[in-house]
Amino acid sequence: MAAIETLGYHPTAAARSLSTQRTNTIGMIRSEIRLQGNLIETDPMVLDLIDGITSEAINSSTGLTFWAIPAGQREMELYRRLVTSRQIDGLILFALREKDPRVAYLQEQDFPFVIFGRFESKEGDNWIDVDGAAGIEAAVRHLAELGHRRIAYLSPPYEQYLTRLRWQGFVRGMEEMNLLIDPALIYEGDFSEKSGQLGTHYFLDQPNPPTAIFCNNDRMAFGAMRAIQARGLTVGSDVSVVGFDDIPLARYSNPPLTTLNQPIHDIGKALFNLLIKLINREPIDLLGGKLLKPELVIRQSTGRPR
Amino acid sequence: MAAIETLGYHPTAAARSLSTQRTNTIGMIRSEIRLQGNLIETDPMVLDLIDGITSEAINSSTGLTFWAIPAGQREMELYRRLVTSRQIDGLILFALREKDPRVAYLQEQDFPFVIFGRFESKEGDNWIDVDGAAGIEAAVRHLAELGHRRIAYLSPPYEQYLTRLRWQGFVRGMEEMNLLIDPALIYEGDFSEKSGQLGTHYFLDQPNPPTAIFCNNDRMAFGAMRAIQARGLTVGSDVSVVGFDDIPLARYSNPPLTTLNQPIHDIGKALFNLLIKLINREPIDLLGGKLLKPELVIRQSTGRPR
DNA sequence: TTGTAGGCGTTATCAC
DNA sequence: GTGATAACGCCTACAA
Repeated sequence: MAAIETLGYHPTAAARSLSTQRTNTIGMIRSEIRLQGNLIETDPMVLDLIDGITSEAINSSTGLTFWAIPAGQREMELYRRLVTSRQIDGLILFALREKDPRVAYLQEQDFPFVIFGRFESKEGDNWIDVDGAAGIEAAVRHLAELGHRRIAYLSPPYEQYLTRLRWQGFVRGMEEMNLLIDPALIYEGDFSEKSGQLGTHYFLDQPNPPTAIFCNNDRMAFGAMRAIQARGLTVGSDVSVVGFDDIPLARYSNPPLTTLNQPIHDIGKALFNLLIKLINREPIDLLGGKLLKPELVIRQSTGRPR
Repeated sequence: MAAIETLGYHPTAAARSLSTQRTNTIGMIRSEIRLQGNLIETDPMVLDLIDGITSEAINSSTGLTFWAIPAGQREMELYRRLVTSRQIDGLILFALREKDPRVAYLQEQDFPFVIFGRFESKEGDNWIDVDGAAGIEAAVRHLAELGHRRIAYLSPPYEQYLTRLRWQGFVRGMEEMNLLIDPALIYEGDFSEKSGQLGTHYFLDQPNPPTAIFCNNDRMAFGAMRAIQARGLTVGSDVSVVGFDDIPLARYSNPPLTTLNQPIHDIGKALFNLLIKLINREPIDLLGGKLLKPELVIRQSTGRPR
């Protein structure tokens, strides 16, 4: 021990993991998405997730390794390589798509992974999600109670799995408040500010425009507010806007954004702990995943319609 | 080869790195900072950096591993462990502090690393930085030309190395435009929106308040705008605000933020390529690092004073 | 308690 | 070229 101290000895990680079959590293892969040739930047929400995961991981001296790869052919190759070369002990997935091949592959390989979000097979116990549908329902109720009757829906990309779940919440909320869903007030966004702007201009160009817009993330909501203001309208009185995520900036926008809060930082921590249990083949106490309620944070971007 | 294909064989990463002494992984460590017990979230700028690094790293199938650790004692232990256990091939440093012990240690160990930013010993060739001082000088010139004479300075934390460099730019700009620096119009921020708010309220409470505020990042600028608006004042006419970074949200704030653009994504790519050269002991063509000019993006948060 | 052999899965070397 | 063999540095098990 004294010798270790004086020589500053540390076991070589590679040798150790060759022997123990553990790397003390978990992985996360960002699927790069391009729209019209433009790379969509990573959602700020992911940064919170990283913060949460890593701040928990340090306690077990585990690192989080990151890759970015365009979705598609090469993406699955990367997953395959990481799994078969045992470069990491487990994976954290997010932004699942419909019929996501990654889940099927990892299940088939019995490779430890957790999901931020849910997936088709509800029986898994390896996910943590926010109940987006319930959140959206609450948001619609809030808007309806303010007097809004024409509420537009700025959707996530249709390819994402959560899109279906969230849509159910919107439908439920609208039905509950006896409001009609106008197909002209639905727009598919891509989570970027730009698409929030485009969608909002589209909505406001309708013969019968909405008085409120629900946006499926805060970035699109920022774009929506910008588009509203560009037309000389006032956010919160002429058109109300609701976001989703409650990223740190949401309270500093003008006006401050009414949005659904997800405790991303804590979710990151929980996902990490869950993954470690899976890696260690320890029993998981939560059955069928874990569903958190998002909280509607009412700020000044919503108000009574004129 | 046929057998490899049919069996789906992939070399084991650990065995390979034990033999080759390469891990095909580079590292990045976030120093967690707490202020009054609150964890300061990572700056959104870092996300762009990660995006840039990883989108380049994928070409050489290299991963980026992340750790988060409170600055201080344990931090150096982590660096030591990573270096001596050869868990990574190289490191990317950012947000250097005055007399940063990390640089000294890595140099002493002859461990490959690159810096986003600069450090005291200018002779190194392992850094890429944006010339913040020149940018701030340009921002001050812009404000002075609009007619501002009382310009406040929302500083980065004093412990950071770049603070000194940026301050020089401010002084230079003020002198150049024959403006006086009022010690009452200087405030030390911590890069968070909150500190932008606090600093701005402090400025506006002065007997002789400023007509313009230069903020050393966009997040603080958002906080500043919020504080100005909370007092019923108008950003851009009553008080002008300039930021630094040009994060994606800067153009979507209200009003859109005048700020200094740093091509973070490209810097991330360049840092990665530089680090790989260092790891391979290849010759570096740039001598004494690389300094990029930030670009002043003029939007609506700056205007003529009343 | 201390010491030693075998194995983890590669890469590199050296005969052939 | 092809095939055996020695590192790479740790962990585990078994012997002394």
